[in-house]
Amino acid sequence: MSLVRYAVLGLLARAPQSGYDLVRRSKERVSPLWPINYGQIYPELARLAAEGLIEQQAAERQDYRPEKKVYAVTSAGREALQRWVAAPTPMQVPHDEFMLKVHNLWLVEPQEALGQIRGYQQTLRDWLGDLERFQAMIEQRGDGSHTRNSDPLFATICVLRWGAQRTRAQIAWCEDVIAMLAAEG
Amino acid sequence: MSLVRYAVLGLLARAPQSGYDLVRRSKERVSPLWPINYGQIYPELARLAAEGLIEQQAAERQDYRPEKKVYAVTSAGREALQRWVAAPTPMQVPHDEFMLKVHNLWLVEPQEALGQIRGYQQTLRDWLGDLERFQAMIEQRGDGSHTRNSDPLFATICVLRWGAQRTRAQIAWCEDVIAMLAAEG
DNA sequence: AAGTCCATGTAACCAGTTACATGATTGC
DNA sequence: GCAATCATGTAACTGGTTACATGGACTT
Repeated sequence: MSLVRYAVLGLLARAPQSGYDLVRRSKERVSPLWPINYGQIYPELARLAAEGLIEQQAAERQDYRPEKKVYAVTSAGREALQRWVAAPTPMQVPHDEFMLKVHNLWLVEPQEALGQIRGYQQTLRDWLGDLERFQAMIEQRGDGSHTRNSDPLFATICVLRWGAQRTRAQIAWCEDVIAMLAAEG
Repeated sequence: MSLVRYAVLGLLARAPQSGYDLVRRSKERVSPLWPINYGQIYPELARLAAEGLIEQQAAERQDYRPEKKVYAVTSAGREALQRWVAAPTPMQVPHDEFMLKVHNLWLVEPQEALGQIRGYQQTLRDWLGDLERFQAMIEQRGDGSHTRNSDPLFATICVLRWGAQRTRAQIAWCEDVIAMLAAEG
C-alpha cells in the first residue's frame, strides 16, 4: 500500500488546496519530504474523496482556465491520518546510490575514490547550507512558540533538524573516509 | 535507468555466483544495501550477459535440480562498474516513512507522539546493536589490514560505519524530540 | 504429511515517472 | 513568435514486488 495518500492527507491537513498546489508544494520545499507527481495526484484525490477522507471545498473558476478544485480533509480523514501517525513504524534501510558506490570503492584507485568522496562531501555541505538557512527562516517565523506540539511548525522544524543532523553526520563520515584514504594514497 | 545492474555487478566482482545466491546475499546481510528480487535478477543477468559485462562461468548440475549457473564479471563489466563508481553522484533525499509521520506529529496528542518516537528509538537501538556486532565480527576477520583501499573488506566496513553513524545520529535526534515533548506533556 | 530449501524462470500486478492534451495569459 | 505558468486529466512506459510453476531431497 502506497504512502502518497498520507503525504496528501498531511498537506491538506495543514491547508486546503488543489492537486496542482500539492504537487508543487511537495517538490518545492528545501526538504522534499515526499514528492508527488501529476500522474498520481488526480487519481489519488478521486480515491480519497470516494472514501470520504477528503472533500472538495470550492471550485474557483477563472473562466479561461480549467476550474481549480480545492480539497480539504474531513474529520474521518483527519482520524485516519492520526491513527497512521500513532501506529508503530517498521524500520527500513533506505536505498542510497552513494552507499552502493562506496560498497564498490575498493575497485578504483585511491585517487579516484578520494575524488568521489570529496565531491559528494561538497554536495552535502551545499545542501546543509540550504537546510540551515531555511531552518533559521522558519524558526524566526515561529517566534519561540515552535516548541508547541500542536503547531505544524513544530513538526516542520523536527523534520528539518533531522535532515541537518543526518547531513552533518554524513559530512563527518566523509571526513573520516578521506583521512583513511589519504593515509594510503 | 535502474541501479540493480550495479548491485549485481558489484556482488559478482567480489565473488562469482548464481542468480539465486545474489538474491539471498543482497537480502541476508545485516545491512541490506540493495535488495534484489527473483523477479528482476534473471532478466537482468541475461541483459548483462548480452552486453558482455558478465559471463557464465560454469553450470554445476546436481541432476535432480535445475542447473546452477555461475556468473562472473568480464573485464568490460569491471570497467563499466569502475566508471560508474568514479562518476559524480547527485544527492537525493531518501523517502522515509518515519519522517513523513513526524511531519504530521502536530496532529496527535503529546502522549501518542511520545509513544511513536520512543518506539522507533527502541527499534533503532536494536538495529544499531546488530550493526555493531556485525562490524566487530568483520573487523576482526580483517586483522587490521582493513585499512587497505583495494580490499573489499575496506568498502564493507565503510558502509557499515555509515549505517552505524546514521543510526546513532537518529537515536540522538529522538532523544532531543522526546525532551521537547516531555517538557510539555 | 507438511513444509522448507535449492534453483531456474515467467506472468501478473502495482506504483512511480514522463509525456501528452487542452487553452488563455503573461513575460521575454 | 516562443516559452512558461496555471490547472485539470489520461495514457504510455518503466521498474519493483509477488505469485506461480517445476521437482527431488531434507527437516519437523
